[in-house]
Amino acid sequence: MAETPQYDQSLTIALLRARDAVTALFREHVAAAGLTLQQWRVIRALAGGHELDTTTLSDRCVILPPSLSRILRFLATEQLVENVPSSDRRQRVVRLTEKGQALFDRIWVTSQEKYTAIEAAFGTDDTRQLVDTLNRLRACLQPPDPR
Amino acid sequence: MAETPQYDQSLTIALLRARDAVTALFREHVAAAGLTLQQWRVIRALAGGHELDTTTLSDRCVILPPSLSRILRFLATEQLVENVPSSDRRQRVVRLTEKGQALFDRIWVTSQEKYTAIEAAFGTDDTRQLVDTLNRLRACLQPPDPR
DNA sequence: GTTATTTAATTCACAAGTTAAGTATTTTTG
DNA sequence: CAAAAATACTTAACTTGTGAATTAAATAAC
Repeated sequence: MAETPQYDQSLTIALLRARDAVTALFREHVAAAGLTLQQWRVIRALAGGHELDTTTLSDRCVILPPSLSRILRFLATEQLVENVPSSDRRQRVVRLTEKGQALFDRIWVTSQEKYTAIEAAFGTDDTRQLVDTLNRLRACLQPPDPR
Repeated sequence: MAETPQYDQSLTIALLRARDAVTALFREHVAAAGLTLQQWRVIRALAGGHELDTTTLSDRCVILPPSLSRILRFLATEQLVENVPSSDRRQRVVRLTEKGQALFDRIWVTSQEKYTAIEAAFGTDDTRQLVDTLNRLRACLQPPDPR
C-alpha cells in the first residue's frame, strides 16, 4: 500500500492496531469455548478462588461498571459465577463456581501456549520491556488520583 | 493497592490500559465538538481533501465495516461527509464537506496540543520508539497476508 | 453473451463501550 | 436518632464491536 501518512505515526492508532493484533490471536479459541474476550477477562480475574467485588473487578478487567453488570448477569445464568454474601450489602462480591473454574482451566492451557508463542515471536525481553513501557506511559498520563 | 498479580504482567491488559489512558485525554474535547472518538478518526482520515473508499477507510481507522457504515450514515446526515462518484459502482467513496473540513480544523488545534503534551510528559523519543515497537509487534504477529 | 464466482458494502442480531440517571445501602452531619 | 451526603451497583439509551447473512456490481468461466 502506497502510504498511510500520519496514521502510522499516531500513538493512539498504533496502540489500537497492536491491541487488535494481539487479541485476534486469542479471540477464536476463547469463542470456541463459548465466551467473548471480555467475559474471559472476568473469569480470568476470578480464577484460583479469588472473590472480588465488582468495583475491583471493573478496575482489573478494564471494563466499565455497566458492561460488567451485564457480563456478570450472563455468567451467572451460565452458572459460571455466583454471588458471595458481603457485610456491606451495597457491594456485590462474586466468585467462580466449580463449573466456572473448570472452564477456566480448560481455556487457560491453550491461552498460555498462545502467549508463549507471542513471546517467542517478539522476544521475551522485548515483550517484558514493552509491558513496562506501556505501564510507564499510563502512569505518566494519569493524574495522581486524589486519595 | 495491594497487588494486581498476573494482570499487570499481561500484554493484552497493558495495551488495553495504555490505550484507555491515552484516549481519555482526547475524548472530552472531541465530545464537546459533538463527535465520538470513532467518528473523529474517520474525519481525521479524510481531512485535507482525501477521498477514500470505505475499505481503505475501515483499514486506516481500524473500524470494522459494519461500524463504519453506521458512522458514515451519521456523518452524512450531519453533512460532514458526502459521497464521491466512483467508476466501480460497488464501492463507496467519500470525502469531507466544507462543513466537515471546518469541524476538523477546529478540533485539530486542541488535539495537536494534547498530543504534544503527551510527548512532553513521556518524552519525544520514547514516544516515537514506542510507536515503532508497537508497529513491530503487529508486524510480528500478523501472518503475511496472502495476496 | 449468459451464467458462475468473486468483490464491496450494507444489514441484522447480539455483546460491549459510554454517559447519565436511578436505586439501595452506608456513612456523615447536625 | 433523623436528615443529608456519599458509596456501590444497576438500568436506560445510544454508539460501536463482532460474526453471519444479504444485496449489488464487477469479473471470470463457460
